[in-house]
Amino acid sequence: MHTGRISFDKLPAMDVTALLDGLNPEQRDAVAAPLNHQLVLAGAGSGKTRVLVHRIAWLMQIEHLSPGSILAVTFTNKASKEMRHRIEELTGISPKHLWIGTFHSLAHRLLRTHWQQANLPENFQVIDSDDQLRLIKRIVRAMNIDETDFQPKQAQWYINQQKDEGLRAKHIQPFNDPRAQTMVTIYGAYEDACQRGGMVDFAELLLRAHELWLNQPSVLAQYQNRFRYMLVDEFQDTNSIQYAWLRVLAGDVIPVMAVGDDDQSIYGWRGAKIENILQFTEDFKGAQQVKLEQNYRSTSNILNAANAVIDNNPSRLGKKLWTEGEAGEPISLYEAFNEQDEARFICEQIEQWKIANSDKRYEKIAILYRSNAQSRVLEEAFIRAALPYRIYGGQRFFDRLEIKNAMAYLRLIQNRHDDAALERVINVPARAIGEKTVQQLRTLARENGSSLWQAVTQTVEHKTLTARALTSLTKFTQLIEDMENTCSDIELHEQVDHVIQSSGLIEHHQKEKGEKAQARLENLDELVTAAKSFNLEEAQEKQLENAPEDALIQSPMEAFLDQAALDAGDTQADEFEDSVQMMTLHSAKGLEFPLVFLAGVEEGLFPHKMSADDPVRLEEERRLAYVGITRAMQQLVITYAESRRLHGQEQFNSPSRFIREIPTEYIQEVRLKATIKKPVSNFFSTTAAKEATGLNIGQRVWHAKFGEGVILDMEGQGPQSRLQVSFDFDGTKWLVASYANLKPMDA
DNA sequence: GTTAAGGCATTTTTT
DNA sequence: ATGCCTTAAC
Repeated sequence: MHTGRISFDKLPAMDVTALLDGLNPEQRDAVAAPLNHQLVLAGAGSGKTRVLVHRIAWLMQIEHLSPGSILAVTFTNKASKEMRHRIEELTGISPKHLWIGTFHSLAHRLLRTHWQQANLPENFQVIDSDDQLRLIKRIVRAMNIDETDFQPKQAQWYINQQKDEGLRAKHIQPFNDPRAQTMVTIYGAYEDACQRGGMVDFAELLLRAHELWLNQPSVLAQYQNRFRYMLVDEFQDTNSIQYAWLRVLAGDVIPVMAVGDDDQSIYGWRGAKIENILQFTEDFKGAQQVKLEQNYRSTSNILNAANAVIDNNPSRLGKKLWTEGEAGEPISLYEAFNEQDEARFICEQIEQWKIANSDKRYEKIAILYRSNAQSRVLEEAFIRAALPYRIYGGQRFFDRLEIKNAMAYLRLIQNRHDDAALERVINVPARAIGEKTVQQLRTLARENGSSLWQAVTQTVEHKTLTARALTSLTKFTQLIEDMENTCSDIELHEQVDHVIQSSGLIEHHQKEKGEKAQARLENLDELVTAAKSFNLEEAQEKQLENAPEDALIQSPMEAFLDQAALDAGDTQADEFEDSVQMMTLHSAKGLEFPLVFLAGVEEGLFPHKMSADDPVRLEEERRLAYVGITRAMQQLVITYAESRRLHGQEQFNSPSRFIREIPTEYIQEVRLKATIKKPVSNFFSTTAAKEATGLNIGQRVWHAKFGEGVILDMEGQGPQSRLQVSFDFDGTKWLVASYANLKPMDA
């Protein structure tokens, strides 16, 4: 409904054309659509975020929806922040009252507000997957279940998977499957433990929020009444419970705009349901569909390559990227001798690029790879070449051991019944409360259905342990009580500082040796700094005065703990130094770079061997290739290695099928100048053996006794030639060629 | 309560 | 090759 001309009382004036200016016809369709359901299929680089931001501006300024009546969901905190920022930039309206957040943060907000209706304690704690795993580990042990058979990791995976599907332990009927029965038992015990300790894991946030809708019609009605429009970004990444939550909330009353790209769905392995896109058009009747196919990022050579690759996926909704821009350079393809050579080549290319573009920054360059293990060799080569680099991913700040320990003390001050926190720090630093004592506490807690803290106090009162243990336990409880007392009336960062000091964590890490210790101490300092700047944000927020009905009454510490659990923060420091960006293909989604290297594009590595024989997973690998290719704006360089050392084993992979799927007209092979490709000794020693045997390194062969294998190396000459073969089942062996009688195999 | 030695797996990651 | 984790020994 276009509401025509209405006075823009408080909102800055902006007319219709300004919001649609610079948008292409499809983007305009999406932005200016009536308030009905909409599915926007947005190809890579097609201005997806732009459409979302303009759409929200349109809703506020043209449709006159109040910011508080618009809900926008993203998948990462980073994306939320970006959207807020761009909305403010475009409209000048403070995005304060917009409900923009991740599924998890929105669910969390609901549960904090409606904790009673959700059957949670008011001070419930969000636990991360690390805490979750520890808790499951304890449960599995306490239940005397064989840990080798039921690994906590698997149980964790199982539980999260069930929750993602909206299933509680009581819903699951394992019938005669004993394994499933045990899993369900573990799941049920885990649920009880969480409920007792007021702990909520990530999947639980979503599940509870969903159940809140189902069990509390009045709460649901309240929000259905409040929201006039909802938007979902990265829709292809929604899992079942997220979709269900959204669908129930929307009901028949709230129009939804889903934005996504089926070709960029790369998180199926963690529960994302690409099918939700199809489901959407069925469940949200009359949804208008818009395809954004014009690309503003890459050259047409790059786009054509991407289109050709993704075209090999049979089950697609179908999209074809195009550009008004130039063809650009062909895609470079380099066959490296091994992974060292590959890394060296990339360094050389970057050095040349820098000579030709001395005014441009290194951060315009990205190296993308399938798995993190590949970064090591690249890193070494970069250090040798003295090129600046930054590796994305890896451990996040709040995931670090020392930070988690410090946070556990803070959590314990906040909530004595947080068993996960107590277990973590009761003997860190060591205070003579050993495994045996803790075990007894656990037993006692289980018998009473109480928390560990209660077990500790009870033990101390009744003196049911050795005098030695009792002294230690008393000291510990005293420590925590003292901490709370001291912290009750000081600033947040002072609280953090005090806890770090008085807990003995500083001394604990000082005693550690090696470089790590120093880094840990620095991180603890950094935590105080983080608390300081958090204080600032809090203060600012208070000044702005949130709408009262949204206000959550939380102490700064509570808010700080929540943020630490839900927003792991930016990955690493050093982000200010201009450097080449190295990351996995997964973390590259949503980013773009003028120059992109795709490294290790080999069968077995990419597509990964774990996915190679499952058509569904293979399609996802191909989508990953599509994501990788479309990150490049001007120049794409693909490299692969003839041989690669991985997990201490030499491997001979053939070039990835994804390379073959790119039409040769878009590719230019790069040969190195006069550089010697292979180490000389190896080259000569293998030549004679090759002639004598008629076989080649990397070739697959068959042996009468050992079966199939791959030739890794050869040496010697004539009948004396020896071959090193890695057999699929019998390991690696050296064989004399004239006796081995190896038969070459195809493929 | 701390350290050394052996076993074992080893894609991708956000919340 | 490496790192993580459990177990065994100081």
